[in-house]
Amino acid sequence: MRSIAEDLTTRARIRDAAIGLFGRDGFARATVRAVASAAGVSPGLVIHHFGSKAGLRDACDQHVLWQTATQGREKTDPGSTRQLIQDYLNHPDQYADEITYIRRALSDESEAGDAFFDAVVKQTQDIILAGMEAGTIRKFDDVPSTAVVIASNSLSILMLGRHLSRTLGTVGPEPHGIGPELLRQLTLPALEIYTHGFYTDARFLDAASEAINHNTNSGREHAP
Amino acid sequence: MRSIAEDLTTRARIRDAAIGLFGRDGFARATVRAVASAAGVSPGLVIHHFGSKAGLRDACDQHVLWQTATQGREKTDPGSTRQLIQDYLNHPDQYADEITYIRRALSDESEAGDAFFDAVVKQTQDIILAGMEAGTIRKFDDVPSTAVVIASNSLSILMLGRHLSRTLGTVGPEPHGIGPELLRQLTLPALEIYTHGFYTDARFLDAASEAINHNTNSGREHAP
DNA sequence: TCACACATTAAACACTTGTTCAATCCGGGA
DNA sequence: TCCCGGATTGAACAAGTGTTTAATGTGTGA
Repeated sequence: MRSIAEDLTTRARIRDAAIGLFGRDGFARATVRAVASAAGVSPGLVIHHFGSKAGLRDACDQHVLWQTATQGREKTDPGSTRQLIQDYLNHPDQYADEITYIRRALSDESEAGDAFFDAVVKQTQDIILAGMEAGTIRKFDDVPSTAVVIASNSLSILMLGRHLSRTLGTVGPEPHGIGPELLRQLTLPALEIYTHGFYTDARFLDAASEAINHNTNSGREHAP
Repeated sequence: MRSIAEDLTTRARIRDAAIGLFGRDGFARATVRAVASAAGVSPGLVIHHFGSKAGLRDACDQHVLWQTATQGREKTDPGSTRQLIQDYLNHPDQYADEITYIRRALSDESEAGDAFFDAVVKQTQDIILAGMEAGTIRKFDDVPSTAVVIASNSLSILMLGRHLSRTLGTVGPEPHGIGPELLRQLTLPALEIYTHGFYTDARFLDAASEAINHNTNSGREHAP
């Protein structure tokens, strides 16, 4: 957890302002002048400290993505990704900029975003393997693909958070963004599916399994 | 299904070129000159036909998003969204531009993207209600939230497709992008979870249910 | 006190952007 | 045939972009 940070070095102030603007407006729309203005400095100083706008982006990637990606990997205890996301989403005011920045990095083509996604998938796979051994998670044939599915489902809350809070119409203090209210509303339905399943029987699964493993490549009975 | 389209009107050629460039590079990065060059016309003609770059974007939204969103709503038969996505993802060469455009519209703040997401959620909700009545889908207390969760999970394949194909390393003819190979690899794990669940028992569900319905707002036992 | 290195700025530069405008091209009615 | 309206273009414009540069402040060690 980072400190409230008032006496930051100028370089750090510029970086934090850039994280906020890059996440909110995207790398192309956010201008160097806007970053400088948000940090209370001149545009030239931004270039002086980071070499170029791309260098500034690299510094932001380093600060937000690589740090969290590797910090997650240090904790060998499975479930650290879960707690990382929990930490993020339970303190929306503190981490809002980081959340939106990660979303942008996962959307745009970004090497750091790729590393972050890979880290999340790896953590998920470790969780699944440990859970399968402990007996809390069902045994899956294709663990890597299952981990990708689970990670993708988890990250979808982050990617589509704006739409989720919009359609569900959370009545919390913050109308937009991903917050605790939204999570509380989605946790039970998600766990319901993860616990008892979505379908009542294996009809769709058997049909898809037979369609895929045997003949044509047109998997017509795909899940919604 | 659209025709192969060689004898298109110039306006349509510009629009299609813009759909491709807006989807691939984003609205801000894609320039009017690049669109004009891709369509084989001059930059001035783009403005002449669409008034402005924003007008061009509106025309693209109209063509890709509103059309599919409303076209989905016309078919009362539940499952049309599924078939729409299936149609899209089974003809990647034909619909690749539309797919990336929809992804961009869902990421960026776009009124048309909002409408598309709402349409998908509504379709999903109709599917769930029909399935609950037919007995093929389990009965859920909070159907709207469940529909949002299912729709979000489905769209995550679209949002994170680049990462999915990258980490799973599909060996198909197209190394990148969302294609039939990727879908085939993800269908069975997803249906496995949707059929038999992810956890072995209701431990996490009960814990989360008690934590949310009773006391503190810190849902510590959240799914991954 | 004095340099010296660094932080910082205002102004300018080169370039790209979206858009405008006058000038052409061209096909189809009178 | 002539003419006219729309399609189309090349050149230009004004604004905004990232970056450079010379100058100025500013604190620190000798």
